[in-house]
Amino acid sequence: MAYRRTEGVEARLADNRSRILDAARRLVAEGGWADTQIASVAATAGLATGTVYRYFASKAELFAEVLALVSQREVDVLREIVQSAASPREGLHSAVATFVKRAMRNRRLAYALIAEPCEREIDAARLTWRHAISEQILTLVRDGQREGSFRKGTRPEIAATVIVGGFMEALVGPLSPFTPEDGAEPARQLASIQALADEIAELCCAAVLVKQPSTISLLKTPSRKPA
Amino acid sequence: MAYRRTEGVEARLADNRSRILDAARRLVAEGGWADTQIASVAATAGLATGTVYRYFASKAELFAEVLALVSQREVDVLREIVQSAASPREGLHSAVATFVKRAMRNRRLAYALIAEPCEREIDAARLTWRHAISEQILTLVRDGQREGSFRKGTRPEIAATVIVGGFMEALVGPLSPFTPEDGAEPARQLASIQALADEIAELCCAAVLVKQPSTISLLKTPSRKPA
DNA sequence: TTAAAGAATGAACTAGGATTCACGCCATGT
DNA sequence: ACATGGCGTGAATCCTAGTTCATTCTTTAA
Repeated sequence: MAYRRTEGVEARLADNRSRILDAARRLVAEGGWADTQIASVAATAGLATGTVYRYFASKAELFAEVLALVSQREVDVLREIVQSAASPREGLHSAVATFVKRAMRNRRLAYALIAEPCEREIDAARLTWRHAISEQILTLVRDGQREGSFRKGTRPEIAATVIVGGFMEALVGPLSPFTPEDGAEPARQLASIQALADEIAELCCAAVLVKQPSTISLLKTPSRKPA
Repeated sequence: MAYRRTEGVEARLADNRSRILDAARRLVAEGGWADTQIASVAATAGLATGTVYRYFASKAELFAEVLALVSQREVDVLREIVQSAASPREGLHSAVATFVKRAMRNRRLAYALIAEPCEREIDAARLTWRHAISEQILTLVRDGQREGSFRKGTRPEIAATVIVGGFMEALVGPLSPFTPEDGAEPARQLASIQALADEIAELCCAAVLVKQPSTISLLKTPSRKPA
């Protein structure tokens, strides 16, 4: 026996790994996928190109993990909202609005993750992520249908997908780096982001809500099946 | 003077050009973008690789044109529906349902055009196309808001985008080549496509319709501005 | 029939970034 | 101190599909 990873080394390795991920994320958040090559990731992380390959089998794998990291955070935020929602309706509105606002707070990164043209393999990883988000929305839709505030005609899976597609697509324009920055003063900018979020969320809610607001649903509520 | 394109040559050239486009479309419709290289397009068209470049400046340009051709057809179909719609509500439902059904009729191609991971440049061309589709939906939304059957709270541009994103995303799953083919007998398949189209269209309509169905809108209708 | 000009060809070239790997350095434990 | 083996390095290699272009084949009009 002559070599065994000690705690210190273990720590350094872990640190390198996360430095690489971090560098990749930062580069994407700045310039998108286009000019984010392994070489520059390595340089940004303060390591040699080859070193990256000691931690990730391929470029695709590295970027898939970046995607996963960032996305997981969003999924977590959504899950939190879904779980603590006062009602499906409120939960859905809040989930969508929150997603939109968070995306707008970090436009460049969000654009890269959601819409920017990119290599096949990265693009493929997006699908998984969207699916995870869709799962959260799906929970809300199911709850809402069970509870009676959402229409029952449509399969919840489909409704969830339409909603996710809807708010994502609505973000593409505003997120696009080609859309000029809103030159207004910060307060106004915030307000307009809030307005956008509300509008999108409202549309998503309307898509699934029962058409007659309160009265009817009140009438119908008591007919719960007795377990 | 010693050479001048005659009609016959002119025709052959045009024919070559369209053969190339056709080959490209066919290959994409069969195997997606992944294995559609210039070389195989040329071979399929019965021409040499280099010949393709006498007609198209680059791969990107060729595929952009393929995209444009196919998409234009869809946009035209939508425009037709939009123009001849009995009402915005009916028009929107019909537009979405028709789009969905047409896509499902040609799954592989639709998947490639809508969702399949592909090269940056092709992907970029998609955005333009989506925008064109969005324009058609936008018209409907504007009409509906003016007429009073659609809610006025949201900017029509945003509503249109959400709708387009919604039905496109809802298609991704069903279109995906990884989703197993529906093994049912043709009649049943058609029925289930019809059902899907209706569900999606219903969701899209609900997103923009005023919440109280008929009565209220009847009350409000007369208040048209006098030119 | 023939010279001039175009069109078609496809093998060779290119680019550009991902990936490799032989080497030197550092950490481990005796 | 030293033998062992992992870690970091980055220039060199590879790869793949798009693109080029010198050459050959066709068409035109005299």
